[in-house]
Amino acid sequence: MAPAPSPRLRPALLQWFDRHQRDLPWRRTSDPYAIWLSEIMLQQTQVSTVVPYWERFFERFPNVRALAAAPLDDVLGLWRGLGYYSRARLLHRAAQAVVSEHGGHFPPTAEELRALPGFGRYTAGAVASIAFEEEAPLVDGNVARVFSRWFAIEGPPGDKAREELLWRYAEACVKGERPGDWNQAVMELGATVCVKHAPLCLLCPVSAHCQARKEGREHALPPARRRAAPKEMRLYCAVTQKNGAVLLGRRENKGLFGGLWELPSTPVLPELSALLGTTKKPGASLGTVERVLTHRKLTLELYPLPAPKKLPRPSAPYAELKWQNVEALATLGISAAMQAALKVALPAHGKARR
DNA sequence: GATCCGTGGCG
DNA sequence: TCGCCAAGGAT
Repeated sequence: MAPAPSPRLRPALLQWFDRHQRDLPWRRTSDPYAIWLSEIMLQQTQVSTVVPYWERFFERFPNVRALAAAPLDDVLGLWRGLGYYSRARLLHRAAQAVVSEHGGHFPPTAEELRALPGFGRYTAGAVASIAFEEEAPLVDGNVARVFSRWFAIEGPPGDKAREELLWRYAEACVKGERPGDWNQAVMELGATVCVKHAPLCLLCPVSAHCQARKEGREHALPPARRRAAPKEMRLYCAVTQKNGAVLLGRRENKGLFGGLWELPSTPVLPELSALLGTTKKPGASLGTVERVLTHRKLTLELYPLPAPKKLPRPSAPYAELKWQNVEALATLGISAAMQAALKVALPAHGKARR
């Protein structure tokens, strides 16, 4: 078991949290649905990005039953631009499981929540502690950074022994009054004071308890992780129009951009015509759009193709091919990368919307 | 268990 | 410009 922190740490941090926490919409409620939605959106995503998405989503789907009853297409339409789209698909599946298996009510323990789609160790602990006041530990990027400084924990992010140690500290620390606020307070400190670069130790309410600061190593902990360079990926996209509509494909519900709509695309240019069920050849390139994803440097190259007389049956990676009205492009589930490509492909449309 | 999965902000 | 990063989970 990890050594217990100083008994003065908890009240000092909670008092700071009470005074300095940011006013966020999901902090004005104890509704587990609202809190869960925020936790999924916040995965690998900054608060300022999430707020408008959360508000739109919560207004459209105000409870778990409304979400469960919605078509996945509508869910992805509201998620568009937020990234990591499997989160939205799992969110939808979890909502349906809550309705079908739990009568529309979230189970109140981390252990039970963990069985739902999209609930990992972190999210289960977050919802259990914040919505249900269970003394459930959690470790996210903020907690890992804060703890690595408080307790001078060595090792790079991803190191297995380090991760386990962090969870043991989290378990030891969360026990006591207000476990949900405690977890949020540690994350809030990490997000606003104990930041990666240039931590604001002079503003920190618990700097006296920080081992890294005692040793003058707050800038050195935690060590940076190494990342592999993104791999290049080039996709050739078909720009095909007919009567004010654009031919789009909806990807299968897996992998990159799973479930989203896009210009039919293939990594092999000569296969583009077959994808649309035509023997006509693409015209001259209309241009390219580049986007850097976590593991890929994505290049989309746009080619005009004449409309086929009849749409073929969709083939992998597409589950559906459909003529979509240009107006629908504003709300369909479309990745940010493909939205940028569509602006190039349909400049008149892009200008009309501005 | 290593890899995959988006996006926008920032130094 | 560019690498790094942010309230992770699934496979």
